[in-house]
Amino acid sequence: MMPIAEALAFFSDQGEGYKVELLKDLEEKGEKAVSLYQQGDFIDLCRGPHIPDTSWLKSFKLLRVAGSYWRGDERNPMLTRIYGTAFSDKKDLKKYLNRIEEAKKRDHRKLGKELALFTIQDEVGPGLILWQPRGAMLRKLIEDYWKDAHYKNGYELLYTPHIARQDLWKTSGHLDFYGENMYSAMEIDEVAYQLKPMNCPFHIGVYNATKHSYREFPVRWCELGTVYRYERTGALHGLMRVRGFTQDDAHIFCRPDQLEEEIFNIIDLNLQVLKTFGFADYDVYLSTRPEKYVGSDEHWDLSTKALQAAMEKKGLAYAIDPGEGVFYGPKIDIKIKDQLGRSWQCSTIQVDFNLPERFGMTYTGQDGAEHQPIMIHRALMGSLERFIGVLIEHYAGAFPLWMAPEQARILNITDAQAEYCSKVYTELRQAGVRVEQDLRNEKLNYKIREAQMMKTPYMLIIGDREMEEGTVTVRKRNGDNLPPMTPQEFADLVSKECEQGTA
RNA sequence: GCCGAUAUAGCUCAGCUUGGUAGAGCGGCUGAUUCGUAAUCAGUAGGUCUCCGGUUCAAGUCCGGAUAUCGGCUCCA
Repeated sequence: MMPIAEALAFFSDQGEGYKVELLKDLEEKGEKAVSLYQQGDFIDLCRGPHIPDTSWLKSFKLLRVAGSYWRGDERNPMLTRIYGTAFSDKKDLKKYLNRIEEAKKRDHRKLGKELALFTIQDEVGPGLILWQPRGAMLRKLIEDYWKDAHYKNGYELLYTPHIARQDLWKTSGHLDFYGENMYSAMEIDEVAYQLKPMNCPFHIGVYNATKHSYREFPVRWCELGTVYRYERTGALHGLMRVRGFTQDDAHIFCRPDQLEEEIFNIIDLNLQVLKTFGFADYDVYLSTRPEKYVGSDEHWDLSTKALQAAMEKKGLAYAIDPGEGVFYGPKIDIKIKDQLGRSWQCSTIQVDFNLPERFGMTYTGQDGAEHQPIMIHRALMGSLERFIGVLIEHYAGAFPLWMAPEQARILNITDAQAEYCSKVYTELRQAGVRVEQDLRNEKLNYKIREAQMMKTPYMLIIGDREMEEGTVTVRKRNGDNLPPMTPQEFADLVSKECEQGTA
């Protein structure tokens, strides 16, 4: 330990400006003394202690270097940060490095290419996704499930355009508060239009198209809405961070007395959706008022409390993310971790007292007077792109049967069975199985290997035996075989397994 | 956007240090083979070496710039 004044002198003698700055801050906070640690000739400021001595660090490896802003603020100069890791013995270090290697194999960008799910091309532009047939099928299956779940939970579906007059974005406040994330205007018949970064103003447009009564609340409108946001080049990352993405958006309009229950319902549906996709490990945050905001403090308080109350009723553990709310209201965020341990925000639930005001939304109350509805924005998967990215890594590309783009592949042993295979193929397609056939003149081993690498859940092997008996032999992707069965029996097995998956 | 790195055939990569007009494996195509649970054999096509400029008799290779990607930072669904 060293008194701060002494430490200040010590580090300024050495020309360590950043250390001096830290010390001055500590002094202001009322610290009297700081701890220093020494290793050979090297003496540094450190709160410590981390380990008894450096003999604990027998095995270490430097992993990467990266630039990093002084104190994490991009207005500050950039320092060079060196990442390293250390273990008490070599085996542990090796184990750790292997785990990183394994995680890299599950990287959605690598799997996306290998499994032919999606592609991003320079000619099209950075951060813009082209869905290949298999990825498009995966997405369709997710969308179908989503629409069904929303219908069952009292939502109605909307469709809205991709651009709107600039005036709309002025009214909504997006131009003022979100303008730096929006693409510049285009002119159509001398009127400025802009690409949408959010869907909310359109849903409000639908609301304002008709008169509303308190009796019809809550109104729940959902849309798979594709939005475009400017992201700085360095921020783009595969499917996780893109410039054009589709939100599984919804807006709920309700009375103040319904707010808490609606939020509770949303959380309930949210957790149900995450569970369907096999996510049990996520972090929940409550984000409070940011620096740039609209609306009264009273409204912020009220809605923050409603969010908190609903989470507590649901027994959901959460952390508070101070100042991370959107400009129009506080929010609940759920973040899911990817294979490399990076967490990605997916679900978000936001209360909004602002847009109803800006767009003059009203409903007729029991008292016959006009009132302003409360608006809730929410997305459960967040964006389909990001969610699918996380999903690919979560399952390492081996999707559960119900969302596998290709559920089964027919493999013939020789050309002699080709005709029978095509019959089975047609029969299974008619029965709703997502089946492909590989009738190439290749050895069975070769075809199995390919089907296996594409993580196809079932391989249907057909040789002379099966052809004579009118059956298929089913090989699972884990290598197990099921007893021979008829194509119809296989189709039943598939639909039963799918039902269990989404139940 | 910032710091650092990378960019060669559809994919994965070698060639660059020491300038002399491009290589492999897989995949594609053609042919042979007709085979029972993770790669049959042979032949063949395929590249303005990301783009723009500079140095040089000569640039995939050296230099500068742009773009994109990767690892971080910042920001975010």
